[in-house]
Amino acid sequence: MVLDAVSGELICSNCGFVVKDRIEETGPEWRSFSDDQKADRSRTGLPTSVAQYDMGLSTVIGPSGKTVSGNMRTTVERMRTWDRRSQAHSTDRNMRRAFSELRTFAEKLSLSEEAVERAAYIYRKAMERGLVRGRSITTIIAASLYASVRDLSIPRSLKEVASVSALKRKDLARDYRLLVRELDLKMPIADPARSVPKIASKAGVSEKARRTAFEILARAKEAGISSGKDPMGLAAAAIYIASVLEGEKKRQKDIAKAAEVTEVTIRNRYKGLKVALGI
DNA sequence: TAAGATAAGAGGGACAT
DNA sequence: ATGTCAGTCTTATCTTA
Repeated sequence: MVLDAVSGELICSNCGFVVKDRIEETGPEWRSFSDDQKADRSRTGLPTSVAQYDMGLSTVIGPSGKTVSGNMRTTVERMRTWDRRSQAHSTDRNMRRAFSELRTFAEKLSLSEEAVERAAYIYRKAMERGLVRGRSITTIIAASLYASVRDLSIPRSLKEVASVSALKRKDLARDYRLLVRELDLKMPIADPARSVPKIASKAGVSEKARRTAFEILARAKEAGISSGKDPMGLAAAAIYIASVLEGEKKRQKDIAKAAEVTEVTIRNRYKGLKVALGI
């Protein structure tokens, strides 16, 4: 039994059985922040509200006019100082806000510190390349997070990331591709087998059937019908077939729901697998 | 009721113009 | 850059066992 700190799943090291999916909290060792970040966090507090964020940035306070005098003067002076500072540190502010969002999203997806750090790294790169300019922080940070999980082969779908970040799948996908293209990210191809434990445990499929599903996917790979297909759909179909083969038939509907694909997709993959593997 | 079939529409990659 | 093409996935609806 091993805790996969990366994907946030408690997994049997032998069979891949997911004992508990989406573990919320297991102690400080894999969900603790470094001292630096702790400091950052406590200083930042709750996620910066949109209303608060732009104060002092969107409006530049000009040189003091003649109309300002008396004790108003010191106030204006102070405001101007703040103004300058916040501009000088606008990158910091941007980062802080971005990372604050990142934490929120990662938390909702039960992602490990490693995934968060990878995402933060990618986001920094994106900033350096000026990819954030003209786009929202949210969309780039979410895309960075998705890129991070893809890079680490953690089974989280575009759909899931889009949902926790309140983005449309389409927009997230576009910015993810932007990152991959502009930053020359080398992503491992998504392996359907990675998604099997997750789907299987959600759908309540036995260990035996999971292993069968793994075999089906391995053979599908051999047969070369895996490329270009949605890995989730492929994994879902394999699990469906496995459940039938093992005599514990689940409904396509339930597996579709667990994998977040449609029944039709399962049927299409299922059809292909059937002919390719002679089942 | 579950599963198969069919059709229309969206979004993106490959490739040509 | 822009357009076309083939392939995938989604939603919706109808049919079949």
